[in-house]
Amino acid sequence: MKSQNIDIEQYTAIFKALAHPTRLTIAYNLMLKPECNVSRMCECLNIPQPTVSQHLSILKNADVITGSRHGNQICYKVENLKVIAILKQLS
Amino acid sequence: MKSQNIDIEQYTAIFKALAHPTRLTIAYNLMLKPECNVSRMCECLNIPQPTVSQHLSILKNADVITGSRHGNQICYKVENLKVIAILKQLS
DNA sequence: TGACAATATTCGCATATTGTAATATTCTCA
DNA sequence: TGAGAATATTACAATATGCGAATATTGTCA
Repeated sequence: MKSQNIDIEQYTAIFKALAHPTRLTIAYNLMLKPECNVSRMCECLNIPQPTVSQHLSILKNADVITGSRHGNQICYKVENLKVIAILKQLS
Repeated sequence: MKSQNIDIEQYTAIFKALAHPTRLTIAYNLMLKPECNVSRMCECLNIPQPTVSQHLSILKNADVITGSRHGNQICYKVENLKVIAILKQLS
């Protein structure tokens, strides 16, 4: 029952990050569409900005998303290939 | 940012179930190999039987695995196509 | 039926997660 | 430099989760 092939810890962290409706919605849409800044996410999700930022922080710490600052704002996107492979399977 | 296409709640439940090292190990190996009974999992994982049963219960409730009794013992396997699609991406 | 093997359930406690509110940080631009 | 926009961080209460120990359930077979 041992699985030497995959990195259980890394995938556990990824799944934990995705195991929340808001975070899964964010990650899935970032995978589909181009990058997106925080305030736009807040509008679309209708969720307070600090709450969104907290979820983004969790996703970032799990290496699910990456953020890059463009002047005043920060755009997030999904770059991790393992994450993209998973999210593409959702149907 | 709305994603009408996928069932966020269902996938959230699946990811939550997989977001634990023991449960991910169980699910991944059940995907690779044929079905497996509980006592064999306990041996392979070196984890107490009640703990394994608790994890199996969580996986079952999230519709990640299914169990079928064969006489004295219960064999579990992964049948959910959405789950299989995800687990197959792990590398 | 009784003993035993296989599995599930319950309980209590420690820890982790979530959401809200308040506040801090970073950047732009006049 | 100061105001305001965009984003992040912190603190705290409420809830959920994880684990070990004890116990219960289900099935087999003599």
